[in-house]
Amino acid sequence: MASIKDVAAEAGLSVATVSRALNGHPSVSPAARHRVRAAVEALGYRPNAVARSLRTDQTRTLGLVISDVMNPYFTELARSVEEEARALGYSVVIGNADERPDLQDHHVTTLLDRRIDGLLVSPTDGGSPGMLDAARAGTPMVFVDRWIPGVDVPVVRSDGRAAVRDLVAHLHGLGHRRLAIIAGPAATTTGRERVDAFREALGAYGLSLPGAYIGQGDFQAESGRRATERFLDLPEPPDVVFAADNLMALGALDAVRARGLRVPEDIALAAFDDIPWFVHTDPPVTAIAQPTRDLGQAAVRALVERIAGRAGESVTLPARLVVRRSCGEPGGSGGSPSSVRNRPTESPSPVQRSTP
Amino acid sequence: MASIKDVAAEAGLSVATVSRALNGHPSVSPAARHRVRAAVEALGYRPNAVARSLRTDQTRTLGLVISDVMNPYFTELARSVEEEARALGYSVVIGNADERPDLQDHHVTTLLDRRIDGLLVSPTDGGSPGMLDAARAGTPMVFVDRWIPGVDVPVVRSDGRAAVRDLVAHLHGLGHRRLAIIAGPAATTTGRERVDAFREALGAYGLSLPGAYIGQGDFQAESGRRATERFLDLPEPPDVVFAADNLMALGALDAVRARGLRVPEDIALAAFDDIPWFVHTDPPVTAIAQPTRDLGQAAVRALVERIAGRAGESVTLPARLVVRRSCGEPGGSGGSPSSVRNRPTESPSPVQRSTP
DNA sequence: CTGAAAGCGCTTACAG
DNA sequence: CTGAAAGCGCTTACAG
Repeated sequence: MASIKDVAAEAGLSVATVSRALNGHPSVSPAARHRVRAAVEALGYRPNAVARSLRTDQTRTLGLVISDVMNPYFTELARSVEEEARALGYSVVIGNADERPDLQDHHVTTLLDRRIDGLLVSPTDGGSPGMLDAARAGTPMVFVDRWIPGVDVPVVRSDGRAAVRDLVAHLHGLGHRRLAIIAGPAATTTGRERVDAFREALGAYGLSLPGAYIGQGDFQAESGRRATERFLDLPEPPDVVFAADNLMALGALDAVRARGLRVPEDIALAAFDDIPWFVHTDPPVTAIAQPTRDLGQAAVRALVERIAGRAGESVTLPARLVVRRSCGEPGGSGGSPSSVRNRPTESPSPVQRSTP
Repeated sequence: MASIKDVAAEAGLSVATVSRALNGHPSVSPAARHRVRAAVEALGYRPNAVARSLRTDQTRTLGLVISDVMNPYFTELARSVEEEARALGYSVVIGNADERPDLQDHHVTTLLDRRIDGLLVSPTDGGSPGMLDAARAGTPMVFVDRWIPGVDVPVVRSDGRAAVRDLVAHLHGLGHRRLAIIAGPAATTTGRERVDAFREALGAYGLSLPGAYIGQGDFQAESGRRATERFLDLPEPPDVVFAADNLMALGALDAVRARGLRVPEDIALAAFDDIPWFVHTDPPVTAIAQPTRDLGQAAVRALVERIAGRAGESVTLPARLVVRRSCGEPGGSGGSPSSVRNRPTESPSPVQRSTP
């Protein structure tokens, strides 16, 4: 591959001048600029970003470590992160933790070794060694979706409390009283918060959340299946299962179908994180939708602020309830397609911004 | 950040010896090795991969440019590619083309500038300039899923011909005679091949594929919706719509539902690329499943071979038909859940391997 | 077994 | 406006 030296030779200039011409430095004569352009063209020269990074101490690359690429929510998040980063002149390298702290640490370490300029993380756990080291090492960092309490890093996430209250109101209105949840790992913030929000919302209706109605999942489909089977084996199974993410909802659907039961007649289902397929499942699934693209965008902006040495703003955006048919319908079970409510329920909570 | 110089100073050794100790070079005394370890520990030193790459001229990084991350097929492919790459000591950087040739070229260029060791591509088009330059420039390269004819690069893909024949036999057996397809872009191999295979299979039953029954899609949901609307507006709408990928099938489902029609009673639906949600859609969707993980694995292996200067084997694996209820059931329309056939149809085609 | 030195491909004060 | 030179953090023949 041609190097800057070759270009300099071809253009009859020094590498310094070539470098300046390439980087749009003002003090280069039009003639030199022109010869450089010609030489670059002739040689098909492309600057070596590795060498440049070593010299300038910046890679123009952001790292994104997400919990699970196969989860459509994170896929969409990754897409919006890449989009915003590209708009700001950055590349992004994605590391998929697959909900495994060891894999997460592997990616964080690899990314740091490659000297990314900043790191976006949705932590799989409460703070693995590699994770905490990174935060302490002073690498610009932002948490997205999930975060680690006590670490001084901006957090960009969505608050599902109001939407969960709306959901419980909806369920209560349909006559459901025995409500169960499939939780995510207690080591994650979203794993805990969604249970807390659910319990709190139940409390407002004088309902409790017994231990038997809390299934322990790991945000992946298989755990949703297992938790649902356990619910169905209970002497008094729940009326509703609320899965704390879409993959566990998929597992729940598998389990219900395997027993030959029907949703919502035999058991109702709702999920956190909305995805396009929920419109077409049998039945369409009532879900809580996050403003995923906005989150990705805000996270990148906060990170780029940090990289520039500024504060970097924490952002909390509201989630909203999307009612479909998986919890039953106002007029009783079954119901006609015409009674489908597919418009998002307006959430009263305003956009919240705060700096920790 | 501590550099190798700091480690050398701390250990009272030269940077050369530190480097050798770090890289497991045999000619380093146990004492030196020990002091290096201690110094590394004390300083929290991590080698700078950027500097190492510049010196060794290898990044231990693979580039993967895929057509669309939001397509679950490609997400799964990306996941298996990363997994296999990691097992072989490589990182992978993913570029999402979003089915746009310009974005694809952007990512190819960026990746090449960062001096990745090899490139895996599922081309969005018939060969954009950047793409062809890369192939000519001698960067080790492998095509996966889609490929560009006439370019001397190994291809790892799956052959859906036999599965499409099985699908048409299934449809014909159910009494369907007016079969339509939503094709992918003609500029892609999979866009063309799936139409060809479909037409060929229809021919075996004396059926033709009229132009009006070929919808032009772009592998994304919106195009599936539009194509389906056009089919439904035809004086003689088709009995079946075969979507050439899962996202266009989602769009087709949207269009059918928007008209208040039902699958399969009013119109049947089948799709290329199977995904977990197809089990739970209303109705479950009959689909052609690719051995996605095997493809990702084979692609990485071929690429690593190329990087090592060896040939790198092209691989073609068979796809298989998975029959569900979206095309109707043997005993007539409607049908009971007990007649669901969800086992994969065995495909007669053996694993094929060839080197172009 | 160890170290001094060159060099990977760039950028950027410094001097002219 | 231009060029010679230093240096980013490594690795690796070369000499001892």
